[in-house]
Order: sequence, then structure tokens, then C-alpha cells
Amino acid sequence: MYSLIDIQKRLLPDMLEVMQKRYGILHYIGLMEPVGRRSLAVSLGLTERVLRSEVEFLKEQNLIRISSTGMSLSSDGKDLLEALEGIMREISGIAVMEQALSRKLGIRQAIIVSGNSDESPWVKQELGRATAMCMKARLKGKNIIAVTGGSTMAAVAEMLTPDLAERDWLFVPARGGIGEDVKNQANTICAKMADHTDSRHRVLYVPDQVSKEMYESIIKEPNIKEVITQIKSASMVLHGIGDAITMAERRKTSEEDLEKIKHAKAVGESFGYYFNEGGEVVHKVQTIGLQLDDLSHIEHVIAVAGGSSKAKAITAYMKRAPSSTILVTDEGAAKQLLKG
Amino acid sequence: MYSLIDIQKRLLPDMLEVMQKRYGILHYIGLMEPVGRRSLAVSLGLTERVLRSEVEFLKEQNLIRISSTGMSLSSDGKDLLEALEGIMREISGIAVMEQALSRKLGIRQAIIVSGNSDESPWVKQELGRATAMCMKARLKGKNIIAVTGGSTMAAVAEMLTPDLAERDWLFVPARGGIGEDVKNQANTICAKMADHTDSRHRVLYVPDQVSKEMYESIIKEPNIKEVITQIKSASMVLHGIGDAITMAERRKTSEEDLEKIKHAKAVGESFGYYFNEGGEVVHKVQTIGLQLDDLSHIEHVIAVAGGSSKAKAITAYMKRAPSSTILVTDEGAAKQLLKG
DNA sequence: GATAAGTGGGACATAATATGTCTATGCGGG
DNA sequence: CCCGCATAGACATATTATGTCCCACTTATC
Repeated sequence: MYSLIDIQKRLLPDMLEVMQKRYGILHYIGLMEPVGRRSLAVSLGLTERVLRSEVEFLKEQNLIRISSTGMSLSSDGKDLLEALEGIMREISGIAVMEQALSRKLGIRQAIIVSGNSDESPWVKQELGRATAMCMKARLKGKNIIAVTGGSTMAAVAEMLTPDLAERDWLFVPARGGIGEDVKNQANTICAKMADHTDSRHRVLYVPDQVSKEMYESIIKEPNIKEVITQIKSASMVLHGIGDAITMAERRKTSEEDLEKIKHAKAVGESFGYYFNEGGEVVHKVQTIGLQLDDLSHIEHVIAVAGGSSKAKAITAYMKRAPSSTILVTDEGAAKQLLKG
Repeated sequence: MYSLIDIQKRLLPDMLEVMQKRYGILHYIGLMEPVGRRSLAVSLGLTERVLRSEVEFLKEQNLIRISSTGMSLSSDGKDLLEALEGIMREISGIAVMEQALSRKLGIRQAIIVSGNSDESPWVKQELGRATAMCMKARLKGKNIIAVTGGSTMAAVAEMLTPDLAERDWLFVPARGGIGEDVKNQANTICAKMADHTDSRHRVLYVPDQVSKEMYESIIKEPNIKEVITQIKSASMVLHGIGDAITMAERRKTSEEDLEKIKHAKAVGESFGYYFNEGGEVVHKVQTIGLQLDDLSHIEHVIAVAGGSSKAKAITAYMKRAPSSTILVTDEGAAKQLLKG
């Protein structure tokens, strides 16, 4: 069942931030009273004029008192603040976590949806929805979007809607075959995304184990070459992050490589790169398409991964991720990440 | 303890109406789908453009689907609407009741605060606050405010604040002594109101039982005459409504009059006028100052009365009240009034 | 199959509101 | 007595909301 807050988030999405803003103001006034607008404005990171409008409102509501020595809480304001404190911890816990997480990981933005996809399967849908919203907000007009495989990406594909497609989008798989089963292959997911958004997609199929000669001739193929050019000029990359061992086992990894991965204590995987806890690449699936170093040239990089079990993998990967990365994750993973 | 809603009402007072508006739109779409903007706009009493902005928002949130045949709810929208229905009944019950009540009583506006002042004494404070807000909203600049006595009015006086007093206010008692004890006398309340708002007040003291000659000479007194002129030119009247028997007993009413009041089945009292259930004046305390007929010439008339026990008295009085009256009451009384 | 009524969506002037910026003025402590 | 910090006023400018018309399209009905 939806809670009142959940409903309000949907029906009045701005409400939350206004509430937080006003709560923050009350909170600080309570802390520093009596205090002037200027010092409050810098403390809160608001411009003076904005703060002033808010302060006028709060005065209107008799929540604060204004005198020539500064602002202070009225007794009503104190009562309200006390009641608010509990609520805000609950409500804006997520927003606070988003801030903390993006700072901790050194990335552009963290988006957290509530729940834990390890425990509740429907949280993956929420991850998908959040990712879709993020794509919508960041992309304008014509775009090439490079996508990797994985069950999380499949969930994202599922949540895309045609109303995003007023923009002109082209989905391309980020890298050639890195051996997932068909359902969660990048090619399949691209197709599904294109289908859900009424847009186009390309396929990139490179067999896994081929001779060097074969490989050379494949990438000379004009079709393939074109796709690779498109991949390199993508304006957005959408990728998942996996647990190293799980991914290695799920893929048709050779006994030798599997041993190598395990021995190097790899914990995270993304794009076919395997990372240890220090963020070092300990193994890499040789294939064509996007390489790790290419990421820094791409405008929008969105990493999607949820579930507390993926925390280690996320941490490891994020040590190498470009700082422009946006992480979409869930509460379960976020809490774990902030603990570590 | 404050509930989330109460806090939000204080911290984001506009939120409630936006929520109601959006709820109403979803509700109607659910009812009439598929439906177009124009017919929806007239059904909801919104202009087409406003509705359109809202609809665009709802579409953005994936709560409704828009096709060439009209708008309909998405499955998300249906879920949300269902959850909203329960909440809105709770939240906006009051707003709905306000509408119903003002229509039923044939008055300009009804303002309802939650609770029942018969059961919870602090509801009187809420009545006071609501009345103060109403005064603030309706009065600009220089004003004369005529006030009656009673415990409810005393509560209003208690809740007035100096920040209302940027306006230039003068409080006058509406009528000469109608025999309440000092604490709840109009004179005392005027003084308290003036004190709380840093404004001025006048007194009007007319002894209860005096000879005709004495009376005549009193009202020739220049001071008294001036006050009476001010009363008649008041721009706002603030008055309570009482239960007839209670009021009669509380006042030093003669045995004869008391009998008359009881025999005539008076149920309501206001201004020293006693009304039966049909709204007929069955008895009147003879005194100088505002008369019942004067009310219709006064711009703002605010009646304040709460508690389910006062429902009958309110009904009775409202049959004679000018249609410009604003009633400030509580949930307890309102429910009772709407039942009858 | 023509027609009329209803649909969403585009365009644009205008009103209302929010914001940035600068200034006047008052108060209290050193 | 003056300096620094305080509020509050004023005003130009961005931004957003709203009112008003119009157009192209679908659909149900005759």
C-alpha cells in the first residue's frame, strides 16, 4: 500500500524539496538564533533573496520572530520543528543519502529509490523507472545511447515508455558479445528498448571465441565498422554493475580465466571489465566496442545497480568510474555503500 | 502530537488545494474516461488552460494516458487514485464540509477547524487562530471592529498577534452591558484584543437596570454618543453564538424573562437576541449599540462558535443572519449542523 | 461518405510571481 | 562615536502561469 508520502511524491514532486528547504531554514535558525539573513543564506547555500522570501513566509505563519537583532524561532516554530525532525529523517533520508553518496563516491549524482532489490523484486522496476526519468531529463533531441546487458538493464528496458521517444534515439550495444544468455544480452536489450520507445537500434554480434584472423576480418565488415563508430560517438552510456564471481560464472568463462578472477579477488564487473576492491582491472573480456577509457569522453554515463549484495561491486567499480557518472541504485545498496 | 498533514498545512499551506485539484482531476477522468479537456474543465470549474497545465503534469507523471479520443487513467493512475480516495476523505473532508455548510446555511463562507471544542478545550484556540487569520485576510488599513462578549470571543482575543496591527484597528464593544461576568464582557475582550494587537479600543459601559431617565441621560453623554457612532460605522463585527438557556442563566436575567425565554423555546442567542428554532427573535436584551438590523450594513460579519452542543443555536441564529456572514466553527459543530 | 462535435496540441500576448541587486536605515557592542 | 550586522524597501529582470485563439485530426452519427 502506498503511504501518504509516496502519494505526495508522485502528486506533488516539488513538495518534498520545498519542505526540506523550509525545514532546513527552521533548523538552522533554531541552531544559530538570533541570526541574520546573510549568514543564514551562506550556511544554507541559498541566495539571500530566496531566503528572504522563505523567511517572509515563515513569519507569515508565525513560525519565526523577526527583530532587529535577527531571526529566532517562535514557540510554535519550536513545536513544529520538533515534530518535523522525526518526519524529515524518514522522508528526506533518501535525499540526504543521495547527497552523501554522490560525495562519497565522487560522482556527479546518485539517485536512490526506496527498497532493496535483493529482497523485493519490484524494486528493480523502480530502478528502471528512475533510470528512465533520468534519461528523459538529460537527453534532448537526437541521441545515440550505448547499452550493456544484464538483468538490471533488462528491467530498465521494460520501464521505458514511448513518450520519451519524441527525441530521436538510437540504441546500440556497448560492446560485442560478452557471453550472457540471450535474454540479458546487450543486443536483446537494445532491441527491447527501441521497441518500447518506438525508436531504432543496431546490433553488434561478435562471436566469443574466434581466431585472430577471423576477428580481424569481422571488424573490417562495413556494417560492424559503422556500429562501432556509432558506439564511440554515443552521448549516453547505460550500464549495469555486477558481482564479479556471479558474472564470471554466468558467462561462459574459461576455467583458466575464472581461476584468474577468483585469485585476483575481483569483486565487481562492468562492461566485461573485472575489478578488485581497490578498483584495479584484474581481467578484461577481449571484445570490440566501448572500452573503459572511452567513458570519460561520453557526456552522460548512467550506472544502474541495486541490492545490498552489490555494494562491494559498486564500490570497486566507482573507484575507476569517470566523475561524470550518475549512479541509480536502491536504498539497500546505498545504506551498505555509506556504511563501508 | 502533530500529524504529518497538520505539519504540512502549516509548512505548505497551498499544498492541500493543489492536491485536491489534482485529485479532483484524476477522479473525474476515472469517472468519465475517455474525456476531453473542455468538458472536464467545465465539470471541474477550472479554466481550460489551467486544466491543461495540470493534465500535462499528470501525463508527465504517467498517471494518465492521452490519446486522440481523450484522456484516461493509466494503471498507475488507477492505483494512485484508489489510495488517494481514502486519504482525501480524511484530509479534505473539512474543505468539502466548508463548502456544504456555507451552502446549507446560505452564508458567504464557513471555516471549519478540526476537533470539537466540547471535548477538547484547545480547539477553542484553533477557532481563535482561524478567526484571526480570517480578520487578517479581510481587513486592509484602517478599521473599526465591533466585538461581543463570551468565552469564545475571549479565546479569539487570546490568539490575536501584533503582526496583524500594521493595520490601524479600533476595537469597540458591539453592545452595552448585557450582563456577563467581567472576564467575558465585551469591554474586557475589546481591551484584550487591543492589547494583543498594539491597537486602540473604546469602552461602552451601560448599567443593566437603570431608570428610563437615567438611561436617557447616559446616552446623551458625548463620550457614549461617540462610541455609538463608531459602532454603527464598524467595518467588521465579530460575535459569538450561545446556547439560549445557558446564556440566560449565566446572565443576571430576571425570573420573568427567563420564564419567557424558556417558554418560547429559545435555542440560540447572539448580541443579546434570543432565537427559537425557527430563527424568530423571542426576546431581546434592551441596550444601546449594535442592533440585529444593523448587521446587514456592515461589510464583514464573522460569527464564531464551536462545539457540537452549539449546533442548534447556530442553526437558529443563521436563519436570521445576513448572507454576508462568515461562520468560524469546528468539526464537531459542523458535522452536527450538516446532519440536521 | 459527408458532417458536426469533440479531441489534443501549438502559439502567443499578458499577468503574476520569483529572483538578483542595490540601497536606506536602525541597533548594539567595542 | 563608529563599525558591523541586522531588517526592509525598491526595482529591473527572469521565469512561470494563465487566458485566448486557432488548427488539424478522429469519431460517431446521420
